[in-house]
Amino acid sequence: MTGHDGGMTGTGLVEDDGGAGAAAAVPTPARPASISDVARAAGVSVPTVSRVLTGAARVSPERRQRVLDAIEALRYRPSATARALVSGRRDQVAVMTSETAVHGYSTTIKGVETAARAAGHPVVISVVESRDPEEIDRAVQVALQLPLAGIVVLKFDAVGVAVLDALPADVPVVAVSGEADGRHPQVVLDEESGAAELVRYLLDLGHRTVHHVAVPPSRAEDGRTTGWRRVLEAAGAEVPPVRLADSFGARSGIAIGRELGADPGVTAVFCGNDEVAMGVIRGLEEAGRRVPEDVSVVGFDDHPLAEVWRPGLTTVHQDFEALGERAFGLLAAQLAGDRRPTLSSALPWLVRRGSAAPPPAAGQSRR
Amino acid sequence: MTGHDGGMTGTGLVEDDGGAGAAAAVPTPARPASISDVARAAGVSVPTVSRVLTGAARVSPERRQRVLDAIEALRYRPSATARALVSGRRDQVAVMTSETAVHGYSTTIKGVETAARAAGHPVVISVVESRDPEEIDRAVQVALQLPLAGIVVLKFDAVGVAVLDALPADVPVVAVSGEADGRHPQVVLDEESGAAELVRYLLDLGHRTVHHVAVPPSRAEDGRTTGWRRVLEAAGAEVPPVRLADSFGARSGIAIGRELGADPGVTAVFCGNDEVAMGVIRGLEEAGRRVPEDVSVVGFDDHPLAEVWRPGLTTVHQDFEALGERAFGLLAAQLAGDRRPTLSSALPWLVRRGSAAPPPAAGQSRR
DNA sequence: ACGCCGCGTGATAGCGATTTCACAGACGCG
DNA sequence: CGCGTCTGTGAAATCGCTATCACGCGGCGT
Repeated sequence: MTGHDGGMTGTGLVEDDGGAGAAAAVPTPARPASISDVARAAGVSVPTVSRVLTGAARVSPERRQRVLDAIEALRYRPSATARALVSGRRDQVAVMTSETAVHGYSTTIKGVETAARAAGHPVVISVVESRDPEEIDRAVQVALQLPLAGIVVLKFDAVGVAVLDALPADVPVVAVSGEADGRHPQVVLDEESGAAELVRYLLDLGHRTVHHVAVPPSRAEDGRTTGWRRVLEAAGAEVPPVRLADSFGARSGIAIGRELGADPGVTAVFCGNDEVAMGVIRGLEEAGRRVPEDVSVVGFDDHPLAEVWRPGLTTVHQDFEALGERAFGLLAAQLAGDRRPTLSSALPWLVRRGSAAPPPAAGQSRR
Repeated sequence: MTGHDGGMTGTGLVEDDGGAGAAAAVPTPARPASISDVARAAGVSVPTVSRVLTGAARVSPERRQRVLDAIEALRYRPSATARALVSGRRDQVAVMTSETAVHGYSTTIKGVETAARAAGHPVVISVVESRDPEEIDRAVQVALQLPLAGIVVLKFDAVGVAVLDALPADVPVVAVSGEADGRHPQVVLDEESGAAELVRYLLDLGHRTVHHVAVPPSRAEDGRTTGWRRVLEAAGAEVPPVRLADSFGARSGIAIGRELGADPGVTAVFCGNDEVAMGVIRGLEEAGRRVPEDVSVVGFDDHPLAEVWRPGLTTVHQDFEALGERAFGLLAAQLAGDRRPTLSSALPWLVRRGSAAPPPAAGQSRR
């Protein structure tokens, strides 16, 4: 354990090792030191070591030092497992999600992780790929066996909703995004306001109406779509049918962009997220329309590449990282005893870049 | 006792299965059922329940069924904690990384998670933000307290290298990417070949040389840079100084793109990753150069947005998800007893899209 | 002086599983 | 019919740690 003892794996070369039985010598008798080893080495009782570890009670300075020295010497590391078992205090935070590599998801997870780490909580990530009840059940089962302090469920989509339903009531849970039912503490970004602001901006630019490409929602109609519809209705503008992208990826926007490009009546498109917006722009250009000269396209989220995109993508910034941090904050509050379901909402903000402009015939009659 | 007492005396002594009625009795102490509760309910001993659970030994069909029923009725779920403590078998897989939201990282993590989940291993994610020895030590300490089966370290950058050094020798570890020292089982993507292919492609297109914008490397010079240099030298082409982007993000490429755009001698740029390439393209266009007419730009990784970008980004596809899956595979092999450090390498492949073309004055004088 | 308090400490009891280990009873075989 | 094997089962030990108790001991109020 002391390292540098010319061990077996010394020089990198793979020793032929033909018969796997050659190196018979059991190389790891070294069970890591346990609390009793420390107690013995320090000449104190086991509970005393524990007291030094947890600070639960006072220990005389002299003994405490002996214990600390022994810990150091033995490279002792308390077992979170044993600790969790006896004290009933579990510290892991599980994030249940259907996606890990998509911007909004990964960034939110990052936020949860950052906040959790700062508070000393390891984060385990549980991916549930589909709404298949069996898969959800399996995932929940696995999660519940873990030494969990609580669970953060990403409810950006329908899978999250189903997971929330499958979770027992006695484990601390925080929902992230989605419809605000009062069933759990929840953090959201006010997508409806963000979308409204965006659509209003487009209308102010002179567009008669705004088309909408939605991403897979977590409920009948998500906040972005509602905000869009609300503003259009309030303005007395026509409300075109919603087009639904079949994923959060850019690819799904391309075909839609081509179709939209074929309709000369389309001058402004509001997409459910930036990736889809990029796909739509691509499709639009393939159809011969220029952005923003012929049609304005706006996204949602403010993806890191949105500002680099040409033209810069006008969008609404959603602070996913802060969202994740707030989610953990709510979990921590619950753990600290606050049992009331809380709703924490934050406002996204409009980011104007180059992809939106007045419609072609700028001074047209507004009817 | 389960003697099927036919009579069923009304609301007999239903222990607690379903007693949805006014069951005024014990208000069900929140503690979840433990194995002894199950044993009692099934009328067998604790070890017997354990045997049913683990399948470690045979149990008579009749008892086994009773146990199964009790488990069902009590909604019993074995505690992974207690299990890990006594058996010494830990099943969590930790992924130690410096980043979670960057394409290559998040996709690799996704691969690890997918494979681990399929094998029944929960994945905990440990982020180490810097090379600060203290932070690394803290992260390692935390990780080692977890009930870990093993650790996957993402060595895409220098932090990963430092983490690998700080890890004790007695925990199963797999390194992902980076320099192939023989110290741990390791999975890599052959970046050098990928880069070589890309640069050769550019040279074949007629470019006299290729400029290079590197991303933060994990060692003195990473495979992409080496491959680039190697091909240039072999072709007797000039080897321009390497420019180093200060992050993996597109933003860092913009300024570099502008500078590059100011130098009329630049006709081809190979970027360390796609995001930086996108930034460089943006910067180049701001400087008045067109891509690919004036200068060709290629990236690396095949980011999901690379194909949507305009022009489509010519790049090298790296299968990060498979990389992560292979990493878990190596870990599983170690867990199964294979102790030899293994190196698993895979080849990335060239993806030709629109961002690379022959240089402007194709048949220009060499002067 | 007496007794009570608070303090540091070590015994002792678990936490919720898995692992011996010992032991009946069924079985096989000379 | 006697004796050695299996088989299924439960009792007891164990994992590494924290919680609870009891105890010896100075200090202090009355």
